[in-house]
Amino acid sequence: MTFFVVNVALPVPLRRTFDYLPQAGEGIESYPSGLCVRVQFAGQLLTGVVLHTATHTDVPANKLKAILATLEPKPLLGVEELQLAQWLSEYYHHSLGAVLELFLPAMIRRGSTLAEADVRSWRKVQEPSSMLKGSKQQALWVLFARQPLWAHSQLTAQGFTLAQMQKLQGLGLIQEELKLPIPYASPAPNPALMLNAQQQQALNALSASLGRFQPFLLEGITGSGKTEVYLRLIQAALDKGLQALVLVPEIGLTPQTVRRFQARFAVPVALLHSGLNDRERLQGWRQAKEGVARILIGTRSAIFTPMPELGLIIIDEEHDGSFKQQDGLRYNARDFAMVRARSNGIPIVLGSATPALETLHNALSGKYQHLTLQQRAGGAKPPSIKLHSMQNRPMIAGFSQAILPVMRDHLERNKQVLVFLNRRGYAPLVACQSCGWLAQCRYCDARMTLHQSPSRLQCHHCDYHNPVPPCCPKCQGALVDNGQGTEKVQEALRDLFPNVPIHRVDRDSISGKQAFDRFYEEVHKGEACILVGTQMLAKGHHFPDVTLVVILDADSGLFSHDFRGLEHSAQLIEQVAGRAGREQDPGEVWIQTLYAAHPMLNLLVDSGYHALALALLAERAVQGLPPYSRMAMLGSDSTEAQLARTLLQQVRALAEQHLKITYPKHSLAPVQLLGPSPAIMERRAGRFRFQLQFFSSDRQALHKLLYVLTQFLEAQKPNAKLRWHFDIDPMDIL
DNA sequence: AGCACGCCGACT
DNA sequence: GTCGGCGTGCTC
Repeated sequence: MTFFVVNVALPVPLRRTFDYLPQAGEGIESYPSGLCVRVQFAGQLLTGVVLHTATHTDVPANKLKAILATLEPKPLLGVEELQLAQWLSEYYHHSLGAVLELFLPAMIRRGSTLAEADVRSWRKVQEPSSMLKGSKQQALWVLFARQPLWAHSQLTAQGFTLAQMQKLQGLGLIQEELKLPIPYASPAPNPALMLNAQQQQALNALSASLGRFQPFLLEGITGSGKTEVYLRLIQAALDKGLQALVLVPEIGLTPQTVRRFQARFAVPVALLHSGLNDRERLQGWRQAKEGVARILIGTRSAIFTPMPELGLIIIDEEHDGSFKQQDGLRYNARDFAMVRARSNGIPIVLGSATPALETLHNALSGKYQHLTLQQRAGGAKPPSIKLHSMQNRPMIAGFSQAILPVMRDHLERNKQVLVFLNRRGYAPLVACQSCGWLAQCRYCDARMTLHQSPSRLQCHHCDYHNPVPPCCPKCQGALVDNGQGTEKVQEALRDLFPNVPIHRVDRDSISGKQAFDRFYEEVHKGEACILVGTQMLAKGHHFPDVTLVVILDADSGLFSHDFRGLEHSAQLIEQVAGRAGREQDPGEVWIQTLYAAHPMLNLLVDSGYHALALALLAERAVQGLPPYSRMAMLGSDSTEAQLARTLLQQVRALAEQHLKITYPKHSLAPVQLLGPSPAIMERRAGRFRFQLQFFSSDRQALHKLLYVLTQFLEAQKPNAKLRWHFDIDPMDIL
């Protein structure tokens, strides 16, 4: 037998792969690409992915270890996944092994086999030859007449016992087996809704693209029926025997959304989201990979699920920040979905009422086909939005005095009022009245937020919290709190509207899935009430009886350090405003601001998000900012500020040298550098953070430079105190 | 990133 | 006496 080694990618940050010897007696044909293997690596047991085999290696023979085991006889990843992982690794300058890890469910990474996702189930093996004794047994048998295969848990949930099942097995009627659970399919699908002319037009364009790569922007105002278009398009894909993948924002995957999809189709629908345990995730992954699930709905990481007959990708609320991973491999699921769609030759639909400027730019330039929905379904009128100047106005608990009577009016008409404030807790500031001491986090350059339930000072940037001091720790003076969070607003509203239920919706009040469900059902009874909440309230939920929306702090995003501040602010305002008046009652939106004359805010209110977005794009073009240039960031962080800064200074010097040598004739290098500069919040969780920014209109030049810098950084002595990471196409400048 | 190895402080 | 703190070095 000839000598050969197996080249394996391992889930370590090192940007290289490793050679292993085959298991005793195994030939080259035993190690196809994509096979998952278990190996010993630096004193730990890891799951790696076979890339290829080779008959030569540079690794000295005494260092080579043999593969310990093969996870599944067949490769878990196909050529397509390996190619996509390669692309991700190059584009995001990340280790290939760490990228491949994302394509595998956690249980597999830890060495489990696929079979561990199986559940105990019972299958009908023959028709009854005689009457059954006992009504329970008879009832159990009736179930099998309806459906030949049942999960054990489904049967116990209906009150049947193992003994009864074994009795039927003893009679030779049913048989126990281990099966992958069948994802939910509606036995009697809901009929499709009527489409208006615009929806029909969009659907026609979308359906015509099935079978080839074509990106779309479906820009539809809130309530214009985007979802119905998605559902019809998915049906068209299913009719062609294709699978569909739907990505939704993290807080968008509500039971309501899921029910709407599941109730519509008679085909199996799988879900992948953060609320599942590892076993459930493995099941969903496998159902999609084996083609059992025809529709997969999931959050960001679902984009890595293998789907052999994938024919359509839909990204709902494509502008949403949760599609961008903020640690580890900082990928953008929306952008990666585009790559996947191109490689599969299938259409991809980016849907939003408030598209990201990048997406809008691509639509305007013709790169994406631009479809718009401007009519609200069911003839509902768009809300009237007004800016309410707070200059020289008396305030009560953060509310303008003029707004309270308006709220009262809506409540008296038995309607609901939504109060939006993107700040949780009681008060964002605690200060000493006599010496000016401020409650600051020990580990961050940030103030502590006062919380009431539980009562404590809490940092919103790390998990540090402590009890509220009775008086100033510096001078024993009296402490006062300043500003308002959702807790304080809720408290104030209870005093102002003692007979009206006040529901608070934020990360602190809604813990667990049921909490939101309970709240949702309560509100859907339609009784007059006030909803107070953060962006949890803003996204994707339908509150038919809300007729008044009050936005308390529209100003926070107006003067942001981040050049995307206004864009994100406008998206949020538009999303919140869209909660109002979706039914027959026209909605009303009041935006409290100290800057009622702000031109961009006025543009948003008078002409809508699209008009504002065009104005913001024009600004970006002038400034040469994304989407008119490409951006990348190198971040460093350390417990010692100097270490973090010095590393980036070295990198900058190297970058300048590289650019000078590579482009000697250019008066202006194709990549512009900015920094190193401290992050907006320099110290966070006890670490000092710096960043070096790169701007370029030449993607190749940028990536070539980043590659050179990566080589340098990798060669640095590893230092636990000093960490660095790339962020390609960063979303926010942390 | 882990994890093992190694060399100095406060516990049974 | 040793348990364990985390500095540093390596991973086919």
